[in-house]
Amino acid sequence: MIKNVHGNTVEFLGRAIVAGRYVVGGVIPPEPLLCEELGVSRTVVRESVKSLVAKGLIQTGPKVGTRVLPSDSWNWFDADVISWQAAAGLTPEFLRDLQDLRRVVEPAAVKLAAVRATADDIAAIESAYAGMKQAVMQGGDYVTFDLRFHQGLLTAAHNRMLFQMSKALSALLRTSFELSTAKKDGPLNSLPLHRAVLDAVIARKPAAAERAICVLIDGAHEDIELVLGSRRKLPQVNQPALRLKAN
Amino acid sequence: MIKNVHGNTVEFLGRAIVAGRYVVGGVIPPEPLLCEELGVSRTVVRESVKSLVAKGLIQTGPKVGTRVLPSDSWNWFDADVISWQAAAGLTPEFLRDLQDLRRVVEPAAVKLAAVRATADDIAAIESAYAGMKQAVMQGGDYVTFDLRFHQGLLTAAHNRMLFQMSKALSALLRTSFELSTAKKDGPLNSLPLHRAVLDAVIARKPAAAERAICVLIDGAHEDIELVLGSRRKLPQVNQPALRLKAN
DNA sequence: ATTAATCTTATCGTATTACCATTGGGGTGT
DNA sequence: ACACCCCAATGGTAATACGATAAGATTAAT
Repeated sequence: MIKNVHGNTVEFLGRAIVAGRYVVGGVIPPEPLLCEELGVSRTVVRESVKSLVAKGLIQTGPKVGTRVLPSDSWNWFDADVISWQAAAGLTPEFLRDLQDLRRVVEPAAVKLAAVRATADDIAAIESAYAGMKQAVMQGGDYVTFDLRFHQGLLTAAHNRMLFQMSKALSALLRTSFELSTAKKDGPLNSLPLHRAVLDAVIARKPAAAERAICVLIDGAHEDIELVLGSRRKLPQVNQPALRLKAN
Repeated sequence: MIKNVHGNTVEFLGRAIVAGRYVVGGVIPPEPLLCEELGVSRTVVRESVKSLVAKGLIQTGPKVGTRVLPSDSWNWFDADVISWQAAAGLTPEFLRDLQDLRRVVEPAAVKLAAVRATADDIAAIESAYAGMKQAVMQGGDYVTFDLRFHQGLLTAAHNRMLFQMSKALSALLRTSFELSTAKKDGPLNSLPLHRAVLDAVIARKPAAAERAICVLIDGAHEDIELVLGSRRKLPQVNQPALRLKAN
C-alpha cells in the first residue's frame, strides 16, 4: 500500500541516517544508486534529499556527494527528526538531556500558566486529567492523556516558543513517559501529583505550581533511572525491518 | 551574488510566506505560474516547495494546491524560518515571547554551565568576552561577540537540547541584540554584567551565575521596551527586491 | 630529483524539458 | 439527489545537458 513515494523515501533515508547507518561526515550512495536501491526516480530522490537538507541532516555539493552532518547540526526540534530518533532507540545521554530540558522548561511554563491560563486552557487540562484518571481506574491509554496534560500546561503559558517545543517534544515525551510509567503503580502514584499542579494553576499560585511540577518531574526522573538501571542494556525500539513501499 | 537557483527560490518563497504575502490557509500560485514569475524551471519550484513543506510552512495536495499553514505549524526552531521572520520584522508579541524564553532558558543553562563547564568552554567564553571588550573600546562588531558569549554559555551547559536552541535562536538574538544595543552606551553598561556572569561560572557558583544573568537579561528587556517604545512603528528590514536570475 | 603550480578529467550534483499518472472539487445530466 | 465526467493541480518518471569541483596528471621551477 503505497501512500506517496516522496514521503516514504524521506522517511527511509531519514531513519537510516538517524540510526547511524551511514557514518557521520561520510557520503551516502550517489543519486543513481539510491534510485536503483529504492526503486524510485531520480526526481524523487532529489526532492527527498532536499527535504533532509532542510531538516539539517545532510549537506550536498557537486563532486563531494551528499554528506551526513554531525548530529549537532540536525534540527532536533523537528517532529520527524525526533520521531526517527525515538524509533532508532533513545540513549541514556539523550534521556538525561531531555530530563534536563524538562526540568528547565516545565516549571517555568507552569509558573506562566498559573498567571496566564484562560478558562479554556484549564478546561483542556481538566479533560486530560479526567482521561488519566479513567485510564488508571478502568484501564486505557494513560500515556496519551499524560502527554495531553503536559501539552495543555505548555499551551496555557501562552508563549509561542514554548508551544513549539511542546509540539516537537511530544514524540520524545511519549517514549519517555512509556519508560517512566513502566514502573508498577507509577500512574496511580503520579495522579495526585498531577492534580496538585492543576489545582495550583487554577488557584493562580505560580510558586506552588512550580513546586508541584518539580516533584512530578523529579519523580519521573527517578522512575526512568530505575527502569534504565534494571535493564542494563538500552531497549532497541527499532522496527524489525525498514520497508519502503509499505504502510 | 546569486549562488544557486534552488536556494534563492526557497528563500524567496519562504520570505514571502513568512512575511504574510499569502493569506494563511489560502493557496499560493500554482507551480507553472511560479515558474514563470521567478523564471525558473518547474523542478526547482517543486524542490523548493518540498523544502518548505519540510519546514512546516506549507502543505501540498493534488488539485487542492499548495496551502499556507498557520504559523503554529511552522518550525520556529529552524534557523531559516527564524531568519526570514526576523527579516520580515519582529512584532512586539514575538519579542515578548522570545524574552520569556530567554528568561527561562538562560538562567537554567548558566546554572548548569557553572557546574559542567570545561576549561575549553571557559576559554571560548573568555575569548568572546575579550572581543566584546575590544568592540567597546576600539570599535568593532559588538553584537557578534555578544552572541558568541551567550552561545558559549549554552554550550557549556553540555546539554544537546539547549545547544540546539542556541543555534536556532542565534538569528533571533542577533536582531534582538541589535535592538537592545541601539541604546546609547548599552554595550558599555552591559559589559561588567557579562563579566559577572563569567566570573560566577568560573568560580563554580551556580546561584550567583543565575542572579547575574537575570540582571543581564532583564536589563536587555528594558532596553528593548525603551527602543520599541521610542519608535512607534516596527522597523522593516526587508530587502528592496530579490532577483532570482543573475545577469 | 623534488616540490609546487597548473591543467585535465571523471564524477558528482544542478537544471531544463517533456510526458504521463493520480487526485479530488465542481459541474452536469438524468 | 445521485452518479458521472471533466479538468486543473500536484505527484511521479525519464532523458538530456550543464556546471562545479576534487583529485590525479602534467608541467614548470627550484
